[in-house]
Amino acid sequence: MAVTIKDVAREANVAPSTVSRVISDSPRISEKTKRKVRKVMEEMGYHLNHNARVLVQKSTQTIGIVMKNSTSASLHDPFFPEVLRGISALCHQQEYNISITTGESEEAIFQDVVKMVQGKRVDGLIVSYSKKDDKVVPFLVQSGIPFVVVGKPIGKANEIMSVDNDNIRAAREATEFLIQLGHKKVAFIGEQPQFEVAAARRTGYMEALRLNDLEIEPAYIKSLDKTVLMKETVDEVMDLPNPPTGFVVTDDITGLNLLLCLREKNIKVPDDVSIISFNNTFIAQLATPPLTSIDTQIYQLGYESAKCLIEEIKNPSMFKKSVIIPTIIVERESCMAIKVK
Amino acid sequence: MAVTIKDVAREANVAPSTVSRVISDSPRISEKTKRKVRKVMEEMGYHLNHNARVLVQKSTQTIGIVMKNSTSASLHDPFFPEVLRGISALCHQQEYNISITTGESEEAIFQDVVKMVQGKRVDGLIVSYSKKDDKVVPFLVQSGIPFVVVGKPIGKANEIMSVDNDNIRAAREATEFLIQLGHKKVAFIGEQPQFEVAAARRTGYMEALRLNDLEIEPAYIKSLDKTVLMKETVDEVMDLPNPPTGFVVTDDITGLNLLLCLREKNIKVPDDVSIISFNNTFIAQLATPPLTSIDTQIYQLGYESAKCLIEEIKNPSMFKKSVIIPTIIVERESCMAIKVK
DNA sequence: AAGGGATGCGCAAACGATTTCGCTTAAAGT
DNA sequence: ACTTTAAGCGAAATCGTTTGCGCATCCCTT
Repeated sequence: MAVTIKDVAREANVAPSTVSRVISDSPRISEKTKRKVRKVMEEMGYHLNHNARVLVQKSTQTIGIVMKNSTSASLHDPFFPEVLRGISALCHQQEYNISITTGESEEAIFQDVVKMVQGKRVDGLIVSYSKKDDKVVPFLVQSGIPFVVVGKPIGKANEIMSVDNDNIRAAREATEFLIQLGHKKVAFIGEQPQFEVAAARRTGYMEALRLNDLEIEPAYIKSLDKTVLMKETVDEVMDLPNPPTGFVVTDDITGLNLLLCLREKNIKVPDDVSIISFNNTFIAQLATPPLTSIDTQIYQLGYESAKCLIEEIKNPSMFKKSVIIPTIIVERESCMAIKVK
Repeated sequence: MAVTIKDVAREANVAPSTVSRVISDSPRISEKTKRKVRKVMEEMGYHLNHNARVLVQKSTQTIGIVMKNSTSASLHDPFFPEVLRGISALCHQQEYNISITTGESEEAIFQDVVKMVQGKRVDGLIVSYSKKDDKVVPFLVQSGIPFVVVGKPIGKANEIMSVDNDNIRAAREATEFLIQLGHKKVAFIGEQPQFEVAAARRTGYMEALRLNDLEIEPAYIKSLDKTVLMKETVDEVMDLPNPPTGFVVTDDITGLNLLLCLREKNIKVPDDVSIISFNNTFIAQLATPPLTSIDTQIYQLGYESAKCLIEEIKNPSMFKKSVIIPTIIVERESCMAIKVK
């Protein structure tokens, strides 16, 4: 049995309440008593029981992180680890703890979330994705618990805090980057558009084409899901009578994958086709050739979201702010000006 | 104020204790009462307060995961996310929660761990690395809390549960794989040898050389740390008068990195030099060329470690078991038989 | 009809903190 | 010298559960 506040109190000849006040360094206790009590705590090896405190204070000092299906994507993509890193950094600094969902299916994850909030295990949550028809966010808004989503929330944005990039713009810039290099036929490969990021980037891509008076070629626009192999979609696009010379892809992994598929077809990057990807995770620079990538500052995304969340937890504000993290194009070697023939 | 067990009790005309027993589905309560109580719980929207339960039961149903410095390595390397995935899978199945450390320096992480165990926030821990002179493991053994380390623990192994690969052997096999292909000059690049994995793999590498009557060339053995650039070490090795034709590297990232550096020097893989790496994370197959890699079954590593831990938590055994996860060479395109001249 | 299990629930004491009041005691004001 | 006032601390309630023990009630025995 561990030593409790009462044991300390007895040993120090004070009341438990006094010990408690010493712990929280209350100004109502004299320095003398504090010293005495602290000494006893030290001697007895006292340690605060977190749960007991939580029970009465009703604040867990813990935030929950909900990821998307860990099986498929979340933990394979360096994205999640990186936002986690950002979140983690802030949490540590603010002395908050992190608890993550363990579910693998959407439903299981949802149940995890329910348990977290109903069981009062967390003070707030960060939802690391934004997806159409997802039950998590609606549940959270109606539960009233503070939370923030990384990405642009679907629906009534002013009731939901969020931290996001301006993905439409970023995608537009990425596409225009290729256009500026002389590419007139640029393709787009993204995640399924249920994910808001993918959708936004796709519209940014189309916007760029439109603004530059380029035709939007539906055959150039592909979205990936687990069922369809990258190789097939690359084949489909590159075997077109009039294949693209540039690709905008929504993440670095897809970029690597594309690189690989093109290599199999003996298509050279950047000589034959250029590639620009998103996220600028560490693998972008490790690719051969290193990928030009839009840095979405994932770490910051995580850091800021934790910051917003904890602010909100500490004093719930009327208005739910949303912050936009800027993006930067990081040029490497996967893009090349189109050759004039 | 949320609805408590007492509210339910009042509404259902039973005692709080009865409600509690209904929750745990005790056989001492009649089906009739159970139905009645459950109905009331449903109607009132009752949800168990996790902390209150923890306080009395003394079991948090939560395990802590300690990672190595998140800043530098942990979350950049797909290794950690992947073991997390394995851990997560088992935890979900066993209804355990996961809480991760947030510290970034070794010292901060240590403090996190102390808080977790002293504050009774977790029932057990998984230490996702094994490093020399680390304070975490010693602290855990003397605290008496159940824990398991992923990797081979330093020191008295029979007091510590662990889940690991046979890294010496795996490295020997990897090296011999190259030797079998005719390579006589094979180099080794690994993490700093404070990390047990790196050390083990290095000795496996040397063992292979010895067993095959090959000279151990110190200039071929390199270890990486943050301060030294990959490029430099590659230069050092390849600019040797008698450069190696094969590389054993201790992880896929280093493999990618090596690939990149070689490309800069216009050295072709696998034509000029062969590479075999460790872990077989997803990036191994996305490399150009795809890397031949030793699959260490990271997911299993995580899964098994969680399994051991939870078993131990449920009934602490006298002897601390340690399990070895087999490794498999996954051949891809980064190795080639040496050309006979 | 009395004794003897089962069976079904309730009482009340934990669990380890925090916190609201109120009680001393001593210093200060008049 | 007597009231005020503030400083320093303690008593006890509280947070929401679980659980050991005990008390009825009911059905069987004999």
